[in-house]
Amino acid sequence: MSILPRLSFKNQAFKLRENAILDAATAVLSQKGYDLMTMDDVAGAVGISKPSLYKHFKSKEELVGEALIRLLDGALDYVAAIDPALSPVEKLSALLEWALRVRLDGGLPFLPSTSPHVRDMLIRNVKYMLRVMKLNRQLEALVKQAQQQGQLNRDLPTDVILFSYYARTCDPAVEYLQKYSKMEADDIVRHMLKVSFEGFR
Amino acid sequence: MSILPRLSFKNQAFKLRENAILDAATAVLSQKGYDLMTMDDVAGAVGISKPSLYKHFKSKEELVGEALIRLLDGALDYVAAIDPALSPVEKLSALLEWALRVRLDGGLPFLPSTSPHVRDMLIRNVKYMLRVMKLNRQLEALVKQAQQQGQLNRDLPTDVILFSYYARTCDPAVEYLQKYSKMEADDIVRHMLKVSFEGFR
DNA sequence: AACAAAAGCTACTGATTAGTAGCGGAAATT
DNA sequence: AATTTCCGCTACTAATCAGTAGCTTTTGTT
Repeated sequence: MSILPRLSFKNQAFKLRENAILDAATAVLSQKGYDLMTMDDVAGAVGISKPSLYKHFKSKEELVGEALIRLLDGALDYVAAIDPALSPVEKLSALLEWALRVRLDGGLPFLPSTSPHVRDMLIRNVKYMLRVMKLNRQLEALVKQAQQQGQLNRDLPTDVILFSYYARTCDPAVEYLQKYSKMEADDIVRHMLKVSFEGFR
Repeated sequence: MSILPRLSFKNQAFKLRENAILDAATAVLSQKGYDLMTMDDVAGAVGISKPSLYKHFKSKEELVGEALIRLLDGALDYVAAIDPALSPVEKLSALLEWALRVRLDGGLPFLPSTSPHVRDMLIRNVKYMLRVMKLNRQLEALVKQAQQQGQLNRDLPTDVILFSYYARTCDPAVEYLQKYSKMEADDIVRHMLKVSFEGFR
């Protein structure tokens, strides 16, 4: 009874800083990408030194893995909290909107398909893959339901829709609209959703 | 009259090898990305040594720049050769199909929006930017024409369509369909075009 | 107040890789 | 055949960065 509070207090501070590190890593990652992100960058952004960083995460790969796991957990939480009364398409639309807003808010794209190095690293990460598979299962089910109901194109293979859906969460058009067209976040989201579901026509 | 043939012969061989280097760089780039591509990789793929590489290109940045310039020239040539009788949308569709096929064939995505480092490097590359701007001008005109004719959605800002169009040329869904769904190139292209223009519905 | 523990930092190591110096050998010239 | 030129290569340098050793300071205990 006398030791527990101390430990939990320390642990609390520890967890707090861990979150700050993940926030910083997320910010640096989204700005510079994996290869150009240095551990000094992250440490600097948090205001601690590199060895302190390694007290929390034993490697760069682990740090990035945890940041992406946190992101996926956010997505899974979001999906779990969606109004079950919504139709499959509405659910898919809501999640895509969430993902786009996370990105516009300085977060990360879902699918770091960019570098093969990163992809390989993540495939080896069981904790990450578990979540990817869970999310994928749920989204695949939604797409299939929507296709059965005729709300999504039945002529397209489910995979095509599903992979394209993932791709929209990391669509570079978002950055280009933000950077070159100086468009408001809300407008970007609205237009990206429209283009995703309805196409260019 | 006695010196010219010798020089031109040498130059010919030089140009030939230059192309082989660009081919190798393109292959390595599309496989590993900019940051993980080493000059030794490229030299090894061509079958020459690194210093020989530097006889042709004075830096990694220049090499990659030239590879991407060659790609853009291919796109510009393709656009110039499109049947002028086609409608704007048909032209856009044809170019997107060409770009997707280039990628499926081991080529590069158009828009290396991946790494901010690469993007910055290219923005500083006048020769590259000239081509980007030329291509952009032509494609913007096509999109606007198509919108005026009601063949593309008039409610969407031209930028949204244009940037989304660029994004489709480097859509990661292509690799995922190839890798995980083991889909034929022709089918991938067909479906990607469908999704791009018509959306998921 | 003296001491113990641990948290954080500076300053390092080792590995990687862009870019280069300078040598050795082939080809062209005399 | 002797000589020069130039091409390509091996072997290096310098810089960057992940990861660590070990010291210093701070915090908590007796």
